[in-house]
Amino acid sequence: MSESAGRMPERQETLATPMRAFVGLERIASVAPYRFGESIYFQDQPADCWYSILRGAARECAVNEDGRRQIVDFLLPGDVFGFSNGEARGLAAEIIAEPALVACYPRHRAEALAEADATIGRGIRKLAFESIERLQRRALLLGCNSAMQKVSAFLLEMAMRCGSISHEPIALPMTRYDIADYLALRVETVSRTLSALCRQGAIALVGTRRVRIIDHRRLAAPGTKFTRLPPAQQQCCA
Amino acid sequence: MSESAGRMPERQETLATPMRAFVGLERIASVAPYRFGESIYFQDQPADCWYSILRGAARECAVNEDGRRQIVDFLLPGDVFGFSNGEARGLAAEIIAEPALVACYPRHRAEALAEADATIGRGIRKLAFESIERLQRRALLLGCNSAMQKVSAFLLEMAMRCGSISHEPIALPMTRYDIADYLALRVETVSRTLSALCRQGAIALVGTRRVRIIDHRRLAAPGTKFTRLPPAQQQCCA
DNA sequence: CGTGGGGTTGATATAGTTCAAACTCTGTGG
DNA sequence: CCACAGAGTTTGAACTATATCAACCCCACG
Repeated sequence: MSESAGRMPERQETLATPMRAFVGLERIASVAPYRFGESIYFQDQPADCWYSILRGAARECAVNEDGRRQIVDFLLPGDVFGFSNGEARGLAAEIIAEPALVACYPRHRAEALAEADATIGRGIRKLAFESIERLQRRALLLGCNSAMQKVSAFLLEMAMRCGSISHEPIALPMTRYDIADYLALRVETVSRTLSALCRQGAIALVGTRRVRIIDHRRLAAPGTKFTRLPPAQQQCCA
Repeated sequence: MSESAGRMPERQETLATPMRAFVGLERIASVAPYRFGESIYFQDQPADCWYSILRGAARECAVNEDGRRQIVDFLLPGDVFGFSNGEARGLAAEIIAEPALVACYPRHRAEALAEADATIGRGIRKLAFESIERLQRRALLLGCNSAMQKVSAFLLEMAMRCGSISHEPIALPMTRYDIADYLALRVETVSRTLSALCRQGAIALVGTRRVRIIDHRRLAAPGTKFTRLPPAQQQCCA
């Protein structure tokens, strides 16, 4: 890995605030450190626990028969995940940025608490609804038809979720491969599109894993085109 | 519309079982009939209620700045939806098959009930988790890279959700345009792909709005190719 | 009988995949 | 210390699946 092998850039280093990380369930949480590449749970494993990322980042993904990996969600500090009715999960969760700290909430105990304490119950519903909204946004993102729109929407989403201050560069804890699997594109396309955005002056790449968003408008604009070869009039990014 | 303008084919005519339709919340539900094309709620409207489809079908969709419509979810009898934390929804819900019957659960009263009655609280969590799983399956579906895979996965999902008996034709309550917007494809591509599946003998079209799945395996196979023009050796469907 | 929405099919253009190569950075081992 | 390997990233050239544009059919409905 070209940039600090899976180590989380500083902007992400903040621990999730206790409030976001499951009010009232602290007492049944078991917190564990994870290393880069470790799995929090596996595909087709029983869904006994809910989880939340306290530090680091993870991906929720599936590998289908033809070996292609699909990433359904990136999980950042504060995100709660692993909700399921079924006995087995269809997805695996893996750490992509260390040092990572993950809280685990045994499902039956959590459900019992939710039923005993109305506040906790409400909190859990709220978190589940957050998952739903994140997944809906993701569906909208995947529904974009051009690579340009997908990558732009992805950058804006990451900026929003990282709570970045307007012109601070946002940290991407994932590789280009991860982004490609998330957007249902090829690595090459992701790379080319980022380069194009850079040439157009919409973003600036700080190293490979940080992006400074320069022109929010242009990113949000639907008509943004690829423009494979602009006759080199705008200066490229550093 | 070529086939009975938005009228739901019979297989869908069953009312959602009371159990699936929100145990215990019947007393605060207001049930209303809807007609084809009517909106249950609008994009950017406050999210005061949860809903469930009792009869008919609906789509949850967004229209973005460039006028393109994206369908995030198809809603069939028994599906509960409209969950949100935010004040405003990002999505609209519209009836696509009549006669439709929709139950509406005022959010604050429903939340109060959930907090007062543990069983109801658990029921709501379960429904929210169902939403999550449906959206995750959808993300996986959209992550497919070929039109063939998308359409195949869509048909299998519809078959599953309609609870169809193996060789009974499944009813598609939506138009080709809806399917296209759901899969992030063009109508023409959806149509061509269905025709191709038909030529290959994987499915049979019964009219335009019913599909009999003949070869489950072939649909599920990842390697399925488009084969634009097989030299007309297999007989086409009726 | 004409109109319009939905559906299918064909021809062409193009965005994105695929294959290939080179570069950077990190870590490892002589 | 240098050589080397490997993962991640970028760029180029060719190919191909899908979008796009256009024509047509079918049926329901006024």
